[in-house]
Amino acid sequence: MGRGRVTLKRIENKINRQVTFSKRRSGLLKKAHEISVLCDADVGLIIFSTKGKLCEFASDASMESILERYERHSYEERNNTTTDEESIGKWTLEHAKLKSRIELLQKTQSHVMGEDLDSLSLKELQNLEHQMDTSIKHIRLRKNQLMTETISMLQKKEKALQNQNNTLSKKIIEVEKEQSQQPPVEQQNNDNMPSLHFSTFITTCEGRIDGPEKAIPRKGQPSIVLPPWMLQHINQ
Amino acid sequence: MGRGRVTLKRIENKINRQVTFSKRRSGLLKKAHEISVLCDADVGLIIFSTKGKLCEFASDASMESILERYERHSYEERNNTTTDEESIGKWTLEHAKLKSRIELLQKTQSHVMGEDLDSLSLKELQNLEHQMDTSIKHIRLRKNQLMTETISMLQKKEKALQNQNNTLSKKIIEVEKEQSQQPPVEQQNNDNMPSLHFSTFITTCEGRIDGPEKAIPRKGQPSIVLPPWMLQHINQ
DNA sequence: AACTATTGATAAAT
DNA sequence: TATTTATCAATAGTT
Repeated sequence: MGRGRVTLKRIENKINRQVTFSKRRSGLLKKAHEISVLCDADVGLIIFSTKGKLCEFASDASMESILERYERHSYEERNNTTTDEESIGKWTLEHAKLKSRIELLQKTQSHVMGEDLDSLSLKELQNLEHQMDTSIKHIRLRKNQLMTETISMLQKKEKALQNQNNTLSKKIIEVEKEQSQQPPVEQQNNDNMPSLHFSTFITTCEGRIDGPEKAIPRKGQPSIVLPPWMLQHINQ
Repeated sequence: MGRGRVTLKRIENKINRQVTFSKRRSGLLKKAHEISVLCDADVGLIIFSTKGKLCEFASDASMESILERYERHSYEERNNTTTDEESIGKWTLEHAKLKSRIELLQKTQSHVMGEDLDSLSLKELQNLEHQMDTSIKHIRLRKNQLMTETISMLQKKEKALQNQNNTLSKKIIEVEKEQSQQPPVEQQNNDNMPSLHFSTFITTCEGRIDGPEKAIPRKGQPSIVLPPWMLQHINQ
């Protein structure tokens, strides 16, 4: 279905494979759902992408109950077909396969970490170098992208903070004016620098030097001065 | 698909439902197989008909391994305290560990290949970049070392060849002198260039133009002219 | 992600 | 069930 016939073979192009996987996965899930509804069947579908991402579907009955039912069925069949020794043999084989796979992966990884290079030929070294060059280009590309994004995000935050500080400063000046027209109540502050630090300073020092206890900011105020996303940023 | 739109509702007609189930089941199995092959995905599909008949599909990895993997994803760790299956449980655990290890190694490897980078933070990307830089330095160091060694080895070989050719040329001249003092026996050659190619030329042409059969070099001579390591070099 | 030309799946009929 | 046929659905390639 689509333009051109499909050959049943692994799609080598990574992007195409990813896209096709996404499309077909949703198609498969839909069909699984349809048959379960139309035909009143219990269906369990488990899909792992190449990357190991899990995707599942289970009809009304939960996946757990379907798997349980499956175990029951296959257990009965297994008693008739495979003996215990055979299953043990299968497991041992599977185990050995996994171990050799790990060994291979580790060897490759050590090469990629610049270790254990003496076992490689000149040709292999050149290929490795080329691969590493390509990889590092990708990595730098992604890093730069991420940094650029981070910078523009920070700049936005900065602007927002500036505006907020300006607003706060103006507010304070207004409050001061009102207070100077009424009988003075030992509160005064001429600061109007539009920065986060000064804003904080104003907050903590608004009670003058009456005592260190009073210099502690109250819980209510900062939650207005510092919006959630800002706190999140600081914690990063 | 088919004549008329399908409403997503249980088919009440029993026969129709049975027929549709049969058709859709095969379609679903086919699609499950296709996505597993095309997209290199691990797929497990379990279908119970209304009557309770079981039908299953599993990609290359057995259904067992897929379900095991599924369990691992669903419940990070479960209490394997069942008494009867303790030995099996140990194996299952070991198996799961190996699989997790493989998964981790594969993920790391994909990062090192410059793929799947979107899941990494800026910090992780920077670390990766640094690691790659270090690795590639090691790789280049080793490559250069190997190249230097190869060059000096080749230079030694070249020198040895030169000496050998010179010796051979002198020998030939001596032989020619001896022959010119004795009654000529239809053998003559004035070439004395100390190169491999000319040495070979001498060998093949020593019988003059008496006939193409005689121009074929004998097996004995070249084994002296070309020592084993030299043949090895040429074959590379 | 959205579009569209094609192939593929399948409902109904046989 | 299998086959056929008329339709609708899925999707491969493209933008």
